[in-house]
Amino acid sequence: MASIYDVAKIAGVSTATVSAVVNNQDKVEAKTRRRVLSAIKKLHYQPNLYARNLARGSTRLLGLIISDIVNPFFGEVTQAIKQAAAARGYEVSLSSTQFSEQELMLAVKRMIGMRVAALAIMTSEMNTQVLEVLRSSRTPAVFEDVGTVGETISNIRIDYEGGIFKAVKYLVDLGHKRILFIQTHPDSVPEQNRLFSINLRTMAFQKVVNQFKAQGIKSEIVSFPGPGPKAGEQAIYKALDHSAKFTAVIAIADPVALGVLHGLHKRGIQVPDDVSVVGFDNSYICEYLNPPLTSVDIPRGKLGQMVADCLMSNVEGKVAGRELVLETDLVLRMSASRLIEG
Amino acid sequence: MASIYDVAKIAGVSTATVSAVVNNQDKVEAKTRRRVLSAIKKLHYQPNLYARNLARGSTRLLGLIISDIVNPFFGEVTQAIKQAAAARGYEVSLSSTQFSEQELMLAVKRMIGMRVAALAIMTSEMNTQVLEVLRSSRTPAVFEDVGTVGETISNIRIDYEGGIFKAVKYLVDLGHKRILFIQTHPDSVPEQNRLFSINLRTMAFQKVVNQFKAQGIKSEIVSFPGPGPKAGEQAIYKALDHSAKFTAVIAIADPVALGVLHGLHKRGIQVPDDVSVVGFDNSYICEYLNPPLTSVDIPRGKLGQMVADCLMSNVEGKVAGRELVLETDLVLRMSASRLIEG
DNA sequence: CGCACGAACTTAAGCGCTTTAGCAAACTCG
DNA sequence: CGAGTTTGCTAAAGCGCTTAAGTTCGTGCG
Repeated sequence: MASIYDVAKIAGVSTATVSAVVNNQDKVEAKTRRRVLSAIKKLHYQPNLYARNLARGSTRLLGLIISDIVNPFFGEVTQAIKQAAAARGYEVSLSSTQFSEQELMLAVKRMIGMRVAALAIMTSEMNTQVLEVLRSSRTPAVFEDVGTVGETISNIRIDYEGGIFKAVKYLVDLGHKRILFIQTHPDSVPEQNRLFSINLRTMAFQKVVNQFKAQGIKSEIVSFPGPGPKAGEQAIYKALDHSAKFTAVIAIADPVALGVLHGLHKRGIQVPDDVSVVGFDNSYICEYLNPPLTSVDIPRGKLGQMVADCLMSNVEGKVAGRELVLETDLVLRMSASRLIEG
Repeated sequence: MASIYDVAKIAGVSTATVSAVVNNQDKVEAKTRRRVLSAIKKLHYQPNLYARNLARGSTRLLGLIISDIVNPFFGEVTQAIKQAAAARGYEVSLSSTQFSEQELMLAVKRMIGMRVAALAIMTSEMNTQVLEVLRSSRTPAVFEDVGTVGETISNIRIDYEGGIFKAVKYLVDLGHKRILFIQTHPDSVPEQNRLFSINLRTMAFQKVVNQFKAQGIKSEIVSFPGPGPKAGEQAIYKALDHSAKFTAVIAIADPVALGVLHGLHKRGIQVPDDVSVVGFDNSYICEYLNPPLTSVDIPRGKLGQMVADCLMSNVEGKVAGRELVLETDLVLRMSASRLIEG
């Protein structure tokens, strides 16, 4: 593959001039520029990015690590971040861990190896080694929900509690007294790490229902291992078979709600007439389900913006690690309704 | 950030030795290795990947470009390719174009700049410039459905016709006589490029229904611009309002089918009693819809495997560009049923 | 004992860019 | 017209690795 030297030779100039042309610097005479460009075309020259980044010594690259590339929610967040980054002249490099801690560590090291300007980690899995590697590399980072902020580490806290409060209040106002929370977790996330992120929604639910205890609201949490819909379906069966009666369900994520809806339907239970269901994330499919799914919304656009803002300000050294809060909201659709006393 | 020199100095060895340790070569004495490793730990050394790749002169990197990161189907294909690549010691770098040709060109150039060993392009959009850049860079490439194979360019043809034939035959056997095909397209793909990939499904449908004309089967194609579900919903309204009566619908992709299902439901039309619906891609959500969606399956696992195989054999120079065919199948669920004469 | 040989390192060139300092020629202007 | 400035270019160092070739040293063997 042609190098900058080949181009320089053909064009009869120095490599510095070629470099100037390639990088759109204006100190090159039009005539010379033309010669260089035609040499580039002739040789099908494409600059070697490794050489370029090595020489530059810094990159305009943001790293983004997510858990699950199949989940559309992450896709939407990724897009939002990309956009916000592009607006500032940055690119983003994406990596997905598929919930594996090993993969996460590899991804983080790869990102550091690429000398990303900053790194966003939005995964369910997490551990202290990763945190340590990150801290010691002094790469500015932003997490979703990891809790500890540091000198170079920011955190975006999603206000699950707010969203869940709205959901529970809504259900209570509709007359529901027994609310089920359905939690699932990928098999690969070990117990002791659950406190990172994946359990936050569950904890928020517990906190919220405690506030409603005085009003006689009962709650239960059912858990099942596995990926989204499948686990949701199994979990609702488990609840149906073993739990006290309930009239409303909140699922930890939309794909889980999908499974719940499916399981209820299979058992001949009507939604929302017999049981109300509320999802989480407000994926774009919610609107198109039957019945359309009421869901707690996490504004991805704002999240992407926040992540990008956070990364950029960290890069520019404006702020040390800090914590931002992202509000959530409840989007009402058809999957929850007033309880008919029976 | 610490470089290999810093490590070498601290450990009291040369950079070559550090390099040997980092790359797990075995010609290093255990004692020396330990010294180096402790220096690495002390300095939190992470090798600079740009320097490494530049020095190596070749990468074990596959590029993958997709159109839509939000579509779970692409996510699944990505995973499959990643796995197949990992098994051969390759990593994959992902880029999404969001259906923009400009983005596609940038992505391709970026990939060439990264000197990927091979590049897979699975996008709806495509044009001759991109093809030209690719060919002249001599990067081995594999396309989904681009048609022209070249010296370094392979093609995986997905047998849409086979799948659609199965779908149409199935519907005909159920007694349907008027079949509607619903096509959508992202606004950003210009007309003259539609022959790449995005229109192949539609063309396959036309071909198939022609074979059934003798049996008195009628068909129509309705098109609407926009993203998945939204366009699907609008398209079905358009059909309902303006088209001849139909009893069965085939949608060009599952998200589109989602919109169709939704639109029909809103208009009070029962699926499958009044109208049968068949989707395309067999996304994992199909199973969980209400009713569960009968869909044409594209085996992602096999596709990922094929792509990886193809890339690898191109890299190894075993084969010049070639064309492989991926069979499709019909997965039966509940969204299509026997037509009740009325 | 002297020599060849392999093991364990080191030296240093080179990967393909960017960028700083420097330089010649062409301008400006009092 | 000459000193200073600007313009447009080149030379070459340096980014942080890998690796081929070279060096040193301990061993085995005739």
